[in-house]
Amino acid sequence: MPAVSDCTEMLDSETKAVETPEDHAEELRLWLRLLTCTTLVEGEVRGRLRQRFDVTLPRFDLMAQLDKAPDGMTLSDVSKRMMVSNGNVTGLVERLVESGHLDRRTSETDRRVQVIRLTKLGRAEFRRMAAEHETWIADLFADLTPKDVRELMRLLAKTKASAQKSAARRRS
Amino acid sequence: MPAVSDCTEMLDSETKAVETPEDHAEELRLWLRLLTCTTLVEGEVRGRLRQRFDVTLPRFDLMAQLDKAPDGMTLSDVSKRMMVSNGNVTGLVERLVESGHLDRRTSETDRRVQVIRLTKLGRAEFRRMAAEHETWIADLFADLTPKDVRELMRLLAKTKASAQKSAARRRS
DNA sequence: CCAAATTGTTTTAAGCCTAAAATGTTTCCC
DNA sequence: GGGAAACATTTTAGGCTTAAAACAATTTGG
Repeated sequence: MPAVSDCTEMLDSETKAVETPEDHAEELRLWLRLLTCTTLVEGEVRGRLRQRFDVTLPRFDLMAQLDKAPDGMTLSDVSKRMMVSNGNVTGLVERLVESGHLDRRTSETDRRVQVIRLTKLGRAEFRRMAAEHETWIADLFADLTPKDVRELMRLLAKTKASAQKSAARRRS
Repeated sequence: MPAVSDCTEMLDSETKAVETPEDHAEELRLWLRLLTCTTLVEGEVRGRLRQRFDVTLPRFDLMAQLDKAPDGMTLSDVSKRMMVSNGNVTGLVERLVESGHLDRRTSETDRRVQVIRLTKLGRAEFRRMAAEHETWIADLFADLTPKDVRELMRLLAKTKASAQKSAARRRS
């Protein structure tokens, strides 16, 4: 916080500098709107995935990560990328291996590590779903101009950095 | 779609106008970034609520809805506002009634309807949590200027409208 | 008036998700 | 080499979430 703040300050009865309770209503509203947008899109995508392909969103997301990694990923990698807990990934992978979409093997160099890959079936099904998925997203964001999209990308990058910094601050 | 599109078109072998497979990679990236921001903030808030108040995020969210409605809300209202399923609300309410934070009664004019309210305890606890919650949000968004916030609000409003329109299109 | 449609809620079955503890493996470093 | 720390994963317990079906009450239209 800067030494001199724009905010008015006041002195309490014991002459100790105390901040006025700042108004963060705008940030709160922003957060709620962000959440609304995400929930809306997510719900829509979830429903369409289920109806068209009888697949859940988390499974689709996991397969999307693996599609970008032809050599496979460790469970930890997936967990970090998807920003979900380790145990969650364990369960998801279990079901996707069961259904024949994933291949799981223990790393030869480090027996702690499980490496997972899409199977041929898994990759084929994912590609089919992803193509359609992309059109859904395009449709959901259809009213945004290319400029809107660029501007949102920029501002959300800033938002992400801000939130990461705040989270790191707390963890330290 | 406008009669004359900026996109190049081509004719297929049967002379029927066919769109080139359009590139929606930008929208896709935007969606992923939006999701990342939300997941980041949500995870941070979830963790802090648990650590500081031993309360879950869904319970906090439900209480937030009720705090804005002194006369109570029906379960359907809550479900719509929170954009979650009916059954989900039933379970949440059950636990919050159990813990003494909520009061639930059947409407006198329509015996299908359940009206829920915050109890005195529920309201007091919520207010205490909400005050701190607001500072967390402010901190998470601290690097955004007031102008950034305004601009994001505007663009997300547009995003929300676009997504709602798309969802309505599909439902019809 | 009454059957049909609608509305509000709960139940069910299955899956998702988290935090924390437990387990097994590797690395570090003395 | 060997114990401690770090790491990767799984397990556990509890709660959240959804879609769909079931149930109950009200409204609607003949």
